[in-house]
Amino acid sequence: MPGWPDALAGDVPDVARTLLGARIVHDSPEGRVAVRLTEVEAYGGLTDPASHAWRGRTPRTEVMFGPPGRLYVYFSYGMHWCGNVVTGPDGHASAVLMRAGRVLEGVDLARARRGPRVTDRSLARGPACLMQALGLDRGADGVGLLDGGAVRLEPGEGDADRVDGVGAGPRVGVSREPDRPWRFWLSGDETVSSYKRSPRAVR
DNA sequence: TGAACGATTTCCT
DNA sequence: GGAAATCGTTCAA
Repeated sequence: MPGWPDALAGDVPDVARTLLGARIVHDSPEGRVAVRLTEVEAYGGLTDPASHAWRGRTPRTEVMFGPPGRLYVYFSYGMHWCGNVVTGPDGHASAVLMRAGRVLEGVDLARARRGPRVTDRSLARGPACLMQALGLDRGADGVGLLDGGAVRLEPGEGDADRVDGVGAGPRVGVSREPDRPWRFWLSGDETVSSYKRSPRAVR
């Protein structure tokens, strides 16, 4: 049984499941926000048509081709930032999208960033919401998550009893191979986002 | 150099 | 359930 953080080097779907329950933490001058991951998606590099890295190495996807344990941040729909944990061996270009989580620390700060009318369960519900709650954007692209820095990924602990099981299904919003079941979530958790199929899905 | 396209969110009906 | 907001990335010419 591989230990943390060696678990990041395995096959992407396995790594994605492993990351459920882990904590993503950001210490900023404003304070700390810590989020427990409840929903993730695997993206498999060169063999996955839905992955940004599928068409090969570009300036944007450079980080994905590097060593595991770094953060890959991309800009979405002209207004949102989403974050992935780079996984797999160096050069493999696989990553796990952090889709949703529960805010464990810094609820007030997260709400200040997200808006006063956002409910607790929705603070980090959705990939762009999660990044906004953490206060992360393009400036965090490429940062190491395992070096004890301001942005860190930590193994989950002490809450295994709260897990009912892991659900799996198709990824949200992808148009290529829309049925590949590489989305994983903690069953029954209210912070998991709702599924939406891409209107342009082709198969 | 130009244009289509999103790994989305929010607000309206 | 549906549409608008908004711009970097990518591919075609």
